[in-house]
Amino acid sequence: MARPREFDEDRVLDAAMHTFWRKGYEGTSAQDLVDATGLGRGSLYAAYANKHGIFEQALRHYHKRAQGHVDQLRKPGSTLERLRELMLGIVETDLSASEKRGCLATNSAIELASRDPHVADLVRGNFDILARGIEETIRRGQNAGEIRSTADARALALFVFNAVQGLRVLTSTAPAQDRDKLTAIIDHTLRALT
Amino acid sequence: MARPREFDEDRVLDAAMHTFWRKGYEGTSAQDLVDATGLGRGSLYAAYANKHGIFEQALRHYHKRAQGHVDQLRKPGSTLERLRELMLGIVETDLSASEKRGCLATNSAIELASRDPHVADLVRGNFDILARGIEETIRRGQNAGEIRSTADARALALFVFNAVQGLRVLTSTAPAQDRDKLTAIIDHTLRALT
DNA sequence: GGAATTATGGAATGATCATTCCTTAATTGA
DNA sequence: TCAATTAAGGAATGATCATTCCATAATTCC
Repeated sequence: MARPREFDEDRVLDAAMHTFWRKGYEGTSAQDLVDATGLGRGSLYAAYANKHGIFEQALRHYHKRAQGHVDQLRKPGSTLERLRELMLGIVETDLSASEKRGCLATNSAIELASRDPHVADLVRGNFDILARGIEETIRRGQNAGEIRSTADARALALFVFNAVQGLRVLTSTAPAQDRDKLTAIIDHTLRALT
Repeated sequence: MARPREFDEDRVLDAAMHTFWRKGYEGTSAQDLVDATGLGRGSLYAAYANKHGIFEQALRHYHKRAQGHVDQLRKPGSTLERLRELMLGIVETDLSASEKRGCLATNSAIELASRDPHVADLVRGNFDILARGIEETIRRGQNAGEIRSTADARALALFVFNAVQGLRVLTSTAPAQDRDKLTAIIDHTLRALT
């Protein structure tokens, strides 16, 4: 046992995550990661083996964000209102951001998952966090009589989650003035739950 | 006026399109394009200025595919059945393909549109082709009494189109055995139209 | 047929890529 | 305090990147 690690792993992964998020996997160079994390090349490679390794850890780090959305869904009150907040928040964040980054998991699904089974697993793991949170909320809504019980909660949750992923694609090309069209999509999605 | 172009532009763009489709924009090198098209570097750059120019033309070339989906929607019979066919076809193609490429427009939206307004315009153009086709189909369904007329056809079309984009994201990570879950999403989407 | 023009394709270029190596510094156990 | 070990970070490496250049061949107009 010798020298302990000097850098704060959480901060390094956060910096790497934001870089991949902004520029994509292929669009991020080792130099970008050195600049963003402040670590030297050698340290980065000693800690994570290679670029792919850094990306994997950054994507795992991103999982914490999905949990944030789930926490928001768990707040008390109308479940339909919670789901609406979730979707509106995503649209609003993506549309108003000066730099549209969308969702790192969605981006990774499109850019890498089809060619990289390991990344596909990680992305699925991320998707599951939110999908389960939505399912839990829908179940709560069914018990409260807000959401119809004539359909399986899990199936309805996937339906809503699918709409969320669609919104992530649409917001990446939509100009800010399309906000109304996107909220109309949200309304139609929620209406299908009642 | 001197020597006319020797290569068949349609064939060159088709080859370039498939390359970008399979490997993404950043993942495609000039060498890849030379190999795929059979043209020399000089010819490629003389004809399209640079990699970005080749990509733009390849993406325009891709528009013809969207038109194919619209033609399929126009076939006679139940409009709900036509929409169902469209969505099932997308899921089936993506799930069974040995190499999941999804949709070039969707992929470009995620990889490039956020940083490249010109690509964003092109992608929006592609999206519009299918979205309008869906709208036309929904209008037809409303006239036939198959689809509820209590909602705007354009809004319903965007709702369906959004679900289609969601499916493209989900299929990129879903294993083939998830087919049932995806068809359930399709059913819930179509149910919302009645 | 001869000048002018342009497509062609491969060689050349310089930048940037991911990754490795090596020297230096810091920490630990003895 | 002295090996032993390992983090650190920048220099070095060789491959690959997008792009340009150039010599050659093909075509057209006069």
